[in-house]
Amino acid sequence: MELREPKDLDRDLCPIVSAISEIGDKWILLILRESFIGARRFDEFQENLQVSKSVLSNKLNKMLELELLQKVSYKNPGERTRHEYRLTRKGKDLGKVIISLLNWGNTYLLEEGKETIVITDTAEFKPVGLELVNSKGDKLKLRDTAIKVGRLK
Amino acid sequence: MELREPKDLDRDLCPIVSAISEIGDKWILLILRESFIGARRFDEFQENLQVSKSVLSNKLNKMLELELLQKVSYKNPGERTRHEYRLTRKGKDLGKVIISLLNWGNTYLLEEGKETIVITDTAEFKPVGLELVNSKGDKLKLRDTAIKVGRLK
DNA sequence: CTGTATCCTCTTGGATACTG
DNA sequence: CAGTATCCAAGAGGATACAG
Repeated sequence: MELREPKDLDRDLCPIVSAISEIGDKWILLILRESFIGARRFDEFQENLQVSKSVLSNKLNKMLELELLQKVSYKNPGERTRHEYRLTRKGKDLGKVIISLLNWGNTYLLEEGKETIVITDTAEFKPVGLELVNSKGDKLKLRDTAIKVGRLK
Repeated sequence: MELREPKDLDRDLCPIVSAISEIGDKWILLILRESFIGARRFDEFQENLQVSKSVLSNKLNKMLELELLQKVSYKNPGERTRHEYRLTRKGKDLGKVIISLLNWGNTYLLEEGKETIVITDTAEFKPVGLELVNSKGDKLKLRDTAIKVGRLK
């Protein structure tokens, strides 16, 4: 892989821009949060997010298009067939984005002594963090990183 | 620290919401990206982002208020005094958010064979990743995590 | 319950002109 | 160069009504 300095990067083609244009939207981020917490039905999202139905409808459809969510049909005995919105692999892989946002919010935006959401491990239920690792899996600090431009694979 | 299930979380007070309301904005995220790449002056941001001056002015002021950026005066010999926008600690700590967005974008949104931004280590200049770690520093998988509600410290 | 369509308002962003 | 002020157009979001 060949790398160079980002002086003359074509910024419109940067994947951060693409990522932001897909999920850099308040409602989409909030729907993702609800999905990670476990919401799956239209009215669950609406109830939890206090959003109008038209906006919710638009955003859910957009997220289906982007393949962040998929619509899955299911049927409970005695009920009619329903469908629910589940995270796709692409959507689940936003977990680290959500966690990084959450951890930053807990550090800088949380009022002292207030309750908050925490992501924990399932062994001891203590908060988990995110660490930078190099290609060998060793941890490193942000200051030991560089921004480059290149072609992956 | 006492933790419970997130069933009855007051979602308006969730730090993900606070985080999103501070930085869940296309322009703010893009200004952050430029700052991480190294931009500091008004016209650098404007040139690189192709944004109107009025919007840029508004967003920069908002970011000063939020203390994501700080305005620093400096003077080169023979020039008049200038000032530049630098990331604060709070702003720099968004590094992991930006990197998680970038890595996700490189995985799911990048066209094959196309150039992109990559964050590398400074030793071998190979791409870095983000790993979940528990309180002891051991790595773990997303599926070995849980979402809880509680009071930190 | 799970949506879509319509209307109406408020906000966002671009263009332009102006200032130190 | 480094912004601010003003005006205008387009889009986002809420409320409401309607449909399968």
